[in-house]
Amino acid sequence: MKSAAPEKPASERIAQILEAEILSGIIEPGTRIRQEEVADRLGSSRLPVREALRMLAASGLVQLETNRGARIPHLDKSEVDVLYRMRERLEPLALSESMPHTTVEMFDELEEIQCEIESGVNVSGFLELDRRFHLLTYSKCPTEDLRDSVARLWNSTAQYRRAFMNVDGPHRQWIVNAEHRLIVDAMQRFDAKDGERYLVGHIRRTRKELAAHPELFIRDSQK
Amino acid sequence: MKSAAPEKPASERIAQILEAEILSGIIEPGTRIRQEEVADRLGSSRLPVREALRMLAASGLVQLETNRGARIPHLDKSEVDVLYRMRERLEPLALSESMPHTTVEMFDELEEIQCEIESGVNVSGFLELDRRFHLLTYSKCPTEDLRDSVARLWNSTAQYRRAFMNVDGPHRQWIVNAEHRLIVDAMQRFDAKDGERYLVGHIRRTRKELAAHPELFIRDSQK
DNA sequence: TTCACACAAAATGGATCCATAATCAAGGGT
DNA sequence: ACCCTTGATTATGGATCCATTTTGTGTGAA
Repeated sequence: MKSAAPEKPASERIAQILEAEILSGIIEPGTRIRQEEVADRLGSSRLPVREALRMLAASGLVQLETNRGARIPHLDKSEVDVLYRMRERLEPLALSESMPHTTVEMFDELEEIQCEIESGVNVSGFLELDRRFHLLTYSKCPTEDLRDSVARLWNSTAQYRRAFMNVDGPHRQWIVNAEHRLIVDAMQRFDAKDGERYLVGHIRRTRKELAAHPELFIRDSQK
Repeated sequence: MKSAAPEKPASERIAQILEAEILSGIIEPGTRIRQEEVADRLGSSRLPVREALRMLAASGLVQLETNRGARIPHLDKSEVDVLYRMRERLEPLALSESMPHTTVEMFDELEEIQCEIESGVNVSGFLELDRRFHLLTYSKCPTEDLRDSVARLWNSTAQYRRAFMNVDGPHRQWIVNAEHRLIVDAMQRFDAKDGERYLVGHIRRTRKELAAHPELFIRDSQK
């Protein structure tokens, strides 16, 4: 079988679609996801949907409760704060581990992404590019568990970055650009310490800016 | 329905059984787990087994490959090293976050566990008690994602702690005891910095001892 | 008017059956 | 003798159907 229809994965397709819909905000936080609804919307049985939901739960995108279905979790202020502190500790490690295996193609792509960011994009465009930028800097990390953990943290906090960008706008976009440039420069110099330093500052600043907007976490009374 | 047979969860039962079997070493690393075999061994259909395997994959205990089933992962030396570095960064945060919410009952239980460790136990007993000890020190951390991440790291590295204890034995058990005592003392003083310091030392020392035994990671040629 | 109980509708968890891809063995060709 | 190919076996992925739990509604009484 050389032509070999790769017989695309399977329920992963549904997981990817749902992931995109959640990250892009089409499915809003707090929404309950009904298996049957997703099933015939995407033209399949409920079973692959169940497996997809389990994958998404493993990715931190949905929360499963027995006999009560899947739901996009609502996090409060302190939980998001801790998730950001986790990022401050884990992502520098991912960057250091990835750094020795960088390639020129990777730097080209980073340059391309950063230029696109600086060319001016809307909120959704920035969020997508920013995610690609950072995950790309970690992509050469040989330990899959570390890459997965970082991705999980990005997934869990995605909706709050979006909410923040919507209220605060890109009025200090130059800071993000400077930090990104400094991180790339440290990587090109293979200076792990410097890279970790700039990266910690980048995440820590975002955490504090988020904490300054408690209205993002107000929600109408729920257990 | 007040009497209400709580109708215990469902496929979680299978997940718990498999988790215990993997952590205790009954199912050895590298083993392929066949759904059908587990299904009629535990008296159920294959479907709950599939969901259980997804849960275990999320916990870092098994690895899933499309159309190729589930398998207990074999990690190499450098991967375990990175997992330990992740522990060095995340667990101190979990300890700090848990510290403000400690209770006297918790300290009683920690004291009880530590005394049992010091009374002399075999390898399996120590591993079980050590796990309970540390996870208990993190148990009051309000952020579920952080607790889960830490648990995942413990799961992924469990088999290597076991292998190490089997070859090296408890010949320097007093160090572990001293570190445990220091950690508890820092918690009782609500000194997060001190707690993190001792905990980092504890994990870092273990990482280095593991790295000194590369024979634990030798395996007979496999992709 | 409000709370409580009961019943109905819907959604999830589980079991059985079918389709498809991967694995293993045997046979033929070089 | 060794490697490749081809077929049979096995195991996983998916679909349909049934049981149980949850939830929402409506009616009744305090």
